[in-house]
Amino acid sequence: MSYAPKETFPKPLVSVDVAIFTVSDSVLQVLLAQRPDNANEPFPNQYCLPGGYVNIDIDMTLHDTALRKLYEKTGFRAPYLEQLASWGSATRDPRGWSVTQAYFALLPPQELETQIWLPADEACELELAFDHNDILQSALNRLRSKVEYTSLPAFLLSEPFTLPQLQRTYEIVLNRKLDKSAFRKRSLDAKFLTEVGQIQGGFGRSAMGYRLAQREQAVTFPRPFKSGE
Amino acid sequence: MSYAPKETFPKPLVSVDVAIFTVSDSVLQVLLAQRPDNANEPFPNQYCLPGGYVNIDIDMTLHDTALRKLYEKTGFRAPYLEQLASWGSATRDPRGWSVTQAYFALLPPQELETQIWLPADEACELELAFDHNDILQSALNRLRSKVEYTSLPAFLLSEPFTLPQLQRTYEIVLNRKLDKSAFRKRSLDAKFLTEVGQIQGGFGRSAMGYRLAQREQAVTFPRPFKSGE
DNA sequence: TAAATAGTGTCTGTAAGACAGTATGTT
DNA sequence: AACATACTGTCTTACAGACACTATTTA
Repeated sequence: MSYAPKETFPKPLVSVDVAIFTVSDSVLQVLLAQRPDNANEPFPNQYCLPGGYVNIDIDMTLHDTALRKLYEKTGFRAPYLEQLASWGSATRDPRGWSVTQAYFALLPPQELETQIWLPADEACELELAFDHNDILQSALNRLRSKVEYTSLPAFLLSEPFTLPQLQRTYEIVLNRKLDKSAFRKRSLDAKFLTEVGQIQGGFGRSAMGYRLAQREQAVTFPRPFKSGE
Repeated sequence: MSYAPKETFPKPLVSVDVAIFTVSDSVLQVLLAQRPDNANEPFPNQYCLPGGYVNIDIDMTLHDTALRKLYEKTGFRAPYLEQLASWGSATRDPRGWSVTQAYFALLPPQELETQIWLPADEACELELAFDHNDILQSALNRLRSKVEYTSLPAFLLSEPFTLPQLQRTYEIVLNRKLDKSAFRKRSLDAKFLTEVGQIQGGFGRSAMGYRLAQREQAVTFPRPFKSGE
């Protein structure tokens, strides 16, 4: 069945932008792209979050667009990927009324080669194209707040990983120390980890290795860290 | 400054849909609209969430579109309004690739007249147009989960309100009883309420009336209700 | 054996839940 | 006085934090 064409009133541009995070060199890093070196394009040469227009011929869903962008930029196909929010206004893109759907993604540690990876907090200080400073800041806020009460940082590690590694990842994202005993109790009680045998890490006692019991989503802890602050 | 027109590749349709909730007759209600009675339109006559296309001539931002829709349907200008998520795919609208940004809104008790208000759980049972069942279900999930750890239900009341009224609102949304003493301690400790004098409610002891200390956003409690369940 | 890393045990603190009790209003 | 509603107090429980302790590995 087909429908009479909607009286075509003008449509906004629709894009997807992705804040892609990883932990490397003990720092939370974010992947940036660079605007084309072309004065006919807005924000020439400036840094921005990787993204692009929805291609209605190849993307079946918005999520597909995000996955495609992620694959084009990182070669990764199945990381943690979550909708963040959208920004839409008449003025955010000088080419016209535009809407962007922002996503955020978590990747295991990368060899940071060809691509532009920057410590997340440094990236916030730059002048990013469009409203990408806002988007990046929101992504960071969302990430950090979810880290207080979910198992999200597990998606920043490659499997198998140990509890001390997981704790270090939490500490890097949150930028503060956590208590070992409390961390371990809480992680183990939440039952999102499956033991996969001892791992020897070069020095000191060997540690139990774990995998995620299910990679589909993070678990929520009964309480956030540091309840009252 | 103006830019060379982007090689115009086809754009998706962009709309906004709003799940508007209120509490009336001790039930959480959601506002529905009805698709036009016209076989040239998709889903003729079916119920749907109120919404519509972004009008790039009158809306400055996506948020404006949501506020406009809300005003058109309810006459309300400044309720609680929050982005929910977006749904975009080639198939969700038979007229073509479309993206909708869903919002959810909370209103104080209404006289439910001309409009189609339905108990939220009943509305979920209906066959709504497009993917509006998914959207409504997500909105309900988000609302109910935020109610566990925030002061959101205060936006479902008109001011001033009493703590027993607020508690009843929580109970209606969550569909379960809460302990009075715990509820009061937690609400008062969170310091989001300002006393505005006693209120006499027809029978029994009069109660302290409160207003929100700030109407901009809800507060988050140190812990959710019923931590471990 | 010393150093480094992994893991445990015990005590405390905080905020929620249970539930009984008191206070204040109307008819 | 009877009842309905508002509010408080005390005890328990769950789970995070502090921190000292034990365990296992390599050099």
